[in-house]
Amino acid sequence: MPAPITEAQTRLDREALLDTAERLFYAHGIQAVGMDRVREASGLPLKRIYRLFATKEDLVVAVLRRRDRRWRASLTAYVESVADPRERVLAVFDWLAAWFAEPGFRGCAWINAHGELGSSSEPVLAEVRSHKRAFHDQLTAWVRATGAPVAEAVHLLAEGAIVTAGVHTDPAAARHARAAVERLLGDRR
Amino acid sequence: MPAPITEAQTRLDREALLDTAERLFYAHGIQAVGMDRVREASGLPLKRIYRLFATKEDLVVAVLRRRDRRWRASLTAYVESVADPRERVLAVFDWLAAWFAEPGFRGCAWINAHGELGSSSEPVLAEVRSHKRAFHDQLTAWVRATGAPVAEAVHLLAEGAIVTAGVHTDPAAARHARAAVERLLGDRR
DNA sequence: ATCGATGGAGAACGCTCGTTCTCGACCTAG
DNA sequence: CTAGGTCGAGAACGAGCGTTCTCCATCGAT
Repeated sequence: MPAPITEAQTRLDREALLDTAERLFYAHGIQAVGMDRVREASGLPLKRIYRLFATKEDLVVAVLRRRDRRWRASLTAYVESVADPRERVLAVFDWLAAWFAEPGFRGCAWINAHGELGSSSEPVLAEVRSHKRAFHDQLTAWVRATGAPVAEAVHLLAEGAIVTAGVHTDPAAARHARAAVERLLGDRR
Repeated sequence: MPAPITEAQTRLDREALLDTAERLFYAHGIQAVGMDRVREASGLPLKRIYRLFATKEDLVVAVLRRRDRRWRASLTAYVESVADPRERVLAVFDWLAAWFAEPGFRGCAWINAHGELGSSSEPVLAEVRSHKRAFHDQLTAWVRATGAPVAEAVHLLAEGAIVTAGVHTDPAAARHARAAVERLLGDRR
């Protein structure tokens, strides 16, 4: 075999491609970013891109999946560094507040993808639902540990804060949600 | 002047066009529905469509604006038919539950539009924000009438229920939100 | 009856998209 | 050194988009 294509290089290119695609898709929307724009920004030849991901849809799903892994890992690391169960739940909303305040914050990537492709791409829809369910389950476990039967309420407050912050590009929603959760968990202590 | 084009006919065509466009945009997404599909489904010549709305963007904004008027009017009529302030706020979530259970429910049209066009169309973004702000303000007024300082919490619960029901096509979110609001407003009575 | 403006039907335009193909350069195995 | 496979660069393709234009039938005013 003549020209080499190491497996290590493949992994590197794959990650670089996902980095580029995630940044562009999140900033401008998925449908608004063509594959040629991804090629230009990533520096990878179109041919290689299509060998890494057979279709744009595959690329989109891979972007969402990796982002889900990282997003939830970051949240979990932050939240579980807190010991007290009640404070843990409140820490979720501190983490959300920091996320909303990041430069370039443009709402929830999964909600945005759902609005764009939820009705035309089954794999994307499945990925969105999978992410939302995982977030719900993770959050529910933390809330249950406090003993208060308010898991669904806390989850809806979190989702409401995420979508509201996204639409108005305003981190205030995280503060409001946090205050409501404090009330639900009981004011004392 | 030879051929007639009455103002009454213009209004009729306009409404029929908005009906068709709203139905198609909501069911399949805005970007997924071309103007030719709108023409075919509405039965109106393309020429007339473009005389009624100079661009697709104008049509989209008009669809969202009329839907906003109807959506909030329907909500208000339902809620204000209830006398007691506390029951009024709970009625919001009964109305949401009925909406979520409608056949063809595919989430919040404004959140979906935001995901599709929020980063590429300033007029659409403005329309989405206007709708969300109006809903927030209306809801806040109803909650304030109960005397409980939980307006922001109730609003976030409503938004969370809307987005969650949209993603999972599951009306259960309305029940969970309603239960949380009952708790926030005080269990007694 | 004739003229001229208008409206409808749909072709056409220019562009962009996702995806594939062409082709020349290069590298390695023999 | 040669041969053959692979790769990168970018052209090409077919489809679909939003929008505009062409053309003819139609109708009111004269």
